[in-house]
Formats: sequence, structure tokens, C-alpha cells
Amino acid sequence: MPIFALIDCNSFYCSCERICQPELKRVPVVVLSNNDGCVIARTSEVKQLGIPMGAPFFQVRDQLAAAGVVVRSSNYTLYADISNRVMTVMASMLPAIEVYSIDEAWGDMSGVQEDLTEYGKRIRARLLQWVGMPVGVGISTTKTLAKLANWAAKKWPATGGVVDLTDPARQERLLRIAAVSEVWGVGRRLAARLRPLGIETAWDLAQFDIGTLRKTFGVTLERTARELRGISCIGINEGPPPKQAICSSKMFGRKLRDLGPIQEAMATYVTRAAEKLRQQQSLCGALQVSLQTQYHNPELPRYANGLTCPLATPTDDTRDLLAVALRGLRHIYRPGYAYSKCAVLLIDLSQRGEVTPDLFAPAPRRGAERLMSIVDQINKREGRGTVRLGRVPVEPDWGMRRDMMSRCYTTNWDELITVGA
DNA sequence: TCTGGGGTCCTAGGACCC
DNA sequence: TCTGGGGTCCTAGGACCC
Repeated sequence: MPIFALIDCNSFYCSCERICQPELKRVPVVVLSNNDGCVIARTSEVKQLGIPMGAPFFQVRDQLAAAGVVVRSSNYTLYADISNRVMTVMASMLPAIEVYSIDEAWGDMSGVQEDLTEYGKRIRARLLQWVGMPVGVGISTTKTLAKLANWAAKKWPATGGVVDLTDPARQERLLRIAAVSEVWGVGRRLAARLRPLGIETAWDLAQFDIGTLRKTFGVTLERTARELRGISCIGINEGPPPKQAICSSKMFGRKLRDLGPIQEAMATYVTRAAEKLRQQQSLCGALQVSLQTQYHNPELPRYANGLTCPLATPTDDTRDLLAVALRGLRHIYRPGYAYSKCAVLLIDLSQRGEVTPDLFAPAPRRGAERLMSIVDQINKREGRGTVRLGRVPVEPDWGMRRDMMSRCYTTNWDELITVGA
């Protein structure tokens, strides 16, 4: 029988801030999304204040200030580095891990000989000592049960942050008290549609007739129900397959009306998407550009449009991708609107080396592959944007607002942590 | 004034093929 | 008078995840 562990960092972004500024350990902390828009990470004290995930910052600003909460803009450079450290430690203690997101990973514990809870506690202790990151560990025979075990580990501190849910009697006890919306794969909409059927808890879902679930809700929910019964349907995916679509999009730091700065933003996003494309060694056959005004204010005229543009030949050359994206952007741009966001989505991806070139397609630029690879190497070593196309500004005036950002303590020579002895 | 960004999977319907 | 059956591919939309 397989044994899965789900290891998940507590309030990941907040914990990263606390690792680098230990004095924050004694105060509540929140981290904001891009543009300091909404709250996306909260320490437990803040959760107790009743500040919900995703709360718009401007609505809770006063409440946070009154409670003495320290507010930080998100510092993804720092979080990515801490994440790598966490994953490296996990990989050193488990035969296989699947990195599931920036702050959590699945582990294969099938071969672990000693007591599972004890082993979970050792993983937890090592992450705390070596990286400074507090985590919760959920262990069970399916991924869905392990996820629920992890939920229990966080909900009840008395568990010491580790819950072993391999025993069927314990499974039943937990499933009976867990609301169905806590189950991995059951969101708000599904939970609302399940309630009329009398499905309120995870246990109700596990016991419900499988055939009806499949007919009414599809195979995804059927799989979830089977997993809750202890039948493993989802395995560990080491080295996930290359992505089938790559997106880069961001709200502008301020509203943009003219085409010029929107082109700069588009160039910046295309550059970023092309880097991700080359990282997974894919080529792009088509891209979608889109542009929109903000949708929260009904007073202002709204406009949103998108366009799919094929590439003449599959490519990973930033110059070719950008030329096509800018042509598409000119098509959908209309003067007279205050735009808040644009996006590029690379689609029709194929793996380099697996494409049959079109005999009649225009010849690729000479040396393009080598050029792009050198640009990527320089930017990796010297920092993103060291070598870039002319359209991409260094410090755009439309860039992200992040007024409360911590330093890049672990990745920038000028911002290293200083320790007093 | 101020509401994130980046993904996945599944389904249904239409076009088209033999 | 009579007009099949079984596929694939693509797209859009909806649900979910962190």
C-alpha cells in the first residue's frame, strides 16, 4: 500500500519574512499581493482577528494598523529562494518528492520503516532547524486523505504538526468532523451543489453512491470520493511534464491610456513568458494577447479584448514572439480607455527536437538559439533584465507598487542579512 | 485611490474525417 | 422509399488548486 505525506509550510510568505527578520516572530504579519492589492498571507494571530484571505488591503488597512500588524509587500525573489531550501531538505529525507506549489510538496513514505508520526516529526524538526520554516505534515494512504490529515495537523496544535491518518478508524473519526468543503478538490461551488444531496461532511461524500457522483459531477469528484475511501487514484508525479500553456500577466501600477507604455508592459511580460518557455525547452506555436480596463468600478467605461496570433514557425526567440504580440496588441488597443492590465499566453507548445520543421516556413534567424541561451545565462548570473530588448524599460513608471517590501536577504549581495555578534 | 497571478483538468458542442 | 457509426481535434467555459 502506498503511503503519501503532504508537507505544507505554515503561512509561507509570512514565515519567510520572519526567518529574515526574527523580531517579526513576536508580532502578527501579513503579506500583500502584487501592487499591494490584497492580503494573501496571514500569521495565525491575524487569522484570529478575522481578516479573510484575499481581503482588499484598503478595506482592512486601519484594522491591521490598530492591531499592530506588520504589513509587507510580496518579495517573490526571497520566497522562491526559501522554497528551494525547503524542498532540498525534504528531498534529502524522502525517496521521492513532488513539488506541488511554492510552499508544499508530496512525499513518498512507502518505504519508511520507523513509526510514521515519529518520522514526520523528524522532517518537521529538521526544516525548523535548518531553514527556520514551520510546517505541517499529513500522512495517509491516498493523496486526498494525506491532504485532510495535513488540515488536521494545522487545525489542532496538540498534534504537534504531524497527523498519521493511515488507520481506518482514525480516518472515519476525522472524516465525520471535516466539512466537505475541506476536502481537496471540493471548492465553494461543488460544496453548494452537494448540500441538497445531504452531503455535508467528508464522510458523507465518501459514503455516497459512486455511480451517482460520477453521473452528476464527473470523474473528478468520483476520484475524490474513492480516495476518501482509501483507494489511491492519484500518484506521485516526480518531474512534472512541461506546461501546456505559459501565461504572464500583471495589473499595472497605475492606469494606462496610451499605447506606448502598454507596449512596454507587453514587452516585459513577453520577455518573462519566453524565459519560462526556454526553461522547459519548449517552442511556442501561437500566442494570445489580451488587454482590459478594470472591472471593479462600474462608473468608468469598460473594454476587454483578446486575440490569438499564430507564429510563422514554432519558436522560443523573444524577438519573434514580441513582434507578433505587439502586432496583436495594436489590433485590440482602442484609445480612450484607462487600462489596468494586459496579458500574454503562450499556447500550442511543443518540445524542442520533437517538431518537424515546415519546409516552406521562413528560415529561423541564424544563431538565435545560442543567442537566447547566452542572454538567459547572463540574466541568471547578473540578475533579471541585465540584457533585454529595447522595448523593456528598467524602472517603468507603470511598474508594480510595492511600498512595504523587505530586502532580498539571500539573493542580493547588497541586501544580505547582517548578524551582530 | 485602492480588489493577484499562474496554473490544471474535465465537459460539451461543432467541424470534420472515413 | 431510403440517409450510419465511430472517431479526432479544437474551442470555450466551468470548476478547482495554491
